[in-house]
Amino acid sequence: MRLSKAYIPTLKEAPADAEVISHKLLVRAGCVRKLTSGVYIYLPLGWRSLNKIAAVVREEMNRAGAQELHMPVVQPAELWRESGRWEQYGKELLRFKDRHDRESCLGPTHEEVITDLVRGEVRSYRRLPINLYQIQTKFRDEIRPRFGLMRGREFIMKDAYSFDKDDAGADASYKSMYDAYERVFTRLGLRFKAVEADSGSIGGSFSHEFMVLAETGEDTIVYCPACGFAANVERAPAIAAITPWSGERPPLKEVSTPGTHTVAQVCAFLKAEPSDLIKTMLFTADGAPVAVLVRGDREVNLIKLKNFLDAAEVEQAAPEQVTQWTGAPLGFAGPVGLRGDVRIYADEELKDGRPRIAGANKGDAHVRNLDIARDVKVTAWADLRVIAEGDPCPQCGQKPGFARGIEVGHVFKLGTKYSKALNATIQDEEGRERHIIMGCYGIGVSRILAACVEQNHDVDGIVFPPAIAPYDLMLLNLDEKNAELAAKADELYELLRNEGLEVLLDDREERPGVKFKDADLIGIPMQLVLGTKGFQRGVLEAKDRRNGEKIELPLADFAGAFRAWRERVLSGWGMR
RNA sequence: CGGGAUGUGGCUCAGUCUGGCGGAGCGCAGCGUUCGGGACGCUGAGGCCGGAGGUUCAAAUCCUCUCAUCCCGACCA
Repeated sequence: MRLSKAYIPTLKEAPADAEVISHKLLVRAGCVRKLTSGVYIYLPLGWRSLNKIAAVVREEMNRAGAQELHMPVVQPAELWRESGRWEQYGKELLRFKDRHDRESCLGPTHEEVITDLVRGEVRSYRRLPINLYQIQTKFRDEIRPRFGLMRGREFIMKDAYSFDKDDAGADASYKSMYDAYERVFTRLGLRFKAVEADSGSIGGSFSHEFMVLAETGEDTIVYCPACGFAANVERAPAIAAITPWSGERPPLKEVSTPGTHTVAQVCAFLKAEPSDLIKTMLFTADGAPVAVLVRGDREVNLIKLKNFLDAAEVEQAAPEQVTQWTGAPLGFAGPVGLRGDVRIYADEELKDGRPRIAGANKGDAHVRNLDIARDVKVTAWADLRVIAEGDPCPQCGQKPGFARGIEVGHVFKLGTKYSKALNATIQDEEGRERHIIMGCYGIGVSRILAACVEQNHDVDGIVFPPAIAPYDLMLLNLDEKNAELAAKADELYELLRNEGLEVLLDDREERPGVKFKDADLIGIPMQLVLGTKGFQRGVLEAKDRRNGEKIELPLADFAGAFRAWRERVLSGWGMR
């Protein structure tokens, strides 16, 4: 492609509405433009990269035995009613009516459609296993789209669905997808980690997330170098190292703590450590009031709470509810003296029995010497906190590490959740009717583009891994007005294309500085620079975008020298 | 949905507090000088100051409503 004719609008400045680096750079490099909140136009450059990503995904899906199909974006309400998700899914499901007043929705995911398809066709175990996938635009009306392509409302996703006759088959399908995902992300040149995950609203029995490691990731993962354990912190058990309290247990005592609303304020006022406190967090679980007790230096894990209570919806209580249940202003909630119908759940870690400080359910007051066993009517004990630095590995007890990640893939073993809801059955070897065992597997194709830039950039712009780069190579002609040089550039352009490379030739009548800046910004892995001075000396400059290393290649034996250099650039990426 | 902020040529922003001819830089068009890391000079085009209503002799500026976008908290590829 000739840059003089290409639609690649680069920008010197980042748009005001972009916050994260991938968003800024993808817009500046002319890869994407925002149409409206959470909805993006993929420009030629960005679209090429997305297709590169999709191609790798496709190859690995096909290799794993999955077959590609394409399902509709518009889906009828009846199917969603049948699965129960029309009511359950929430506002992310964009619902609308057509001209006949028929209710429809834009597909946020395709379990309903695929299950409907398969239940109509597949009656026998002999037809299984089957794995079907598509690469397609999804729409989820996110409450708050953000971070550019990272959390859009409209995005491109690869979703695959497996159907098996029994559990062992489903496990094999799961494993096969898991392995395919590892190959996909490895081939794309991403640094990633597969972690155990919560299965969320999609449902099902177990799942793994594939996380691209980046500081700007929305998720935190915990991993153990000793035993290989890796999980999303939402999911990781927090093991309490409990040392039972053997000291005194003085009686409960109320103390005045004017104006201390936060743990930090209480600690400062009473000269205590956060771990000496009990935090009383109030929630509604499917409408019912719930109090959760954790140590002052811990965070309540909402997912664990939700799973433990087996609740459909758990939300932090509104301020009015808090004041109503505690009879006190915000910041003074405690487990003693709560309104009667508030169930109290305590985190395992508090089982050490140590007397602690808690809110008094009274303005400007706390209580000291709170002994949960003695003073509080606990409904149940459970692991309800987020694992934190300093906690042992839940699997082997060694010290785990923590990292931030961007979720780019998620594999679920669904079991029979959808096959039961939609009555998708087969006959087994004995002629018995059985529900099909399902799995589903997603890859955020457009999110990978953003995650890739988050992980691969420098001060000058994007540093695309070869597998994702929109072109293999960029050829800069520094003086387009020099006819001899332009002819040489054309010759090299043809030669490189004949080598099977995708080449972007900067043949614009621009000053060299502009060309260098744009080339670095766009981030194509290999740059060849043809300038007058070098040309006179019979050389051109080759620059590795990843590390900035420049060498000169002789024009005389260009093909050979180029191949050797190209090998080096590519192996540099392979060895990361 | 709560909390915070912002809407002014294509882009980044000043001007708003204290009402009085709509500005700058970049980009764009033309001419000239430049030409290996986002050059310089001159000339020029380009605006319903997000929209509606109000106050006023006079509104980008003050008031009311509304729409949009971004950031912080509950969802997810």
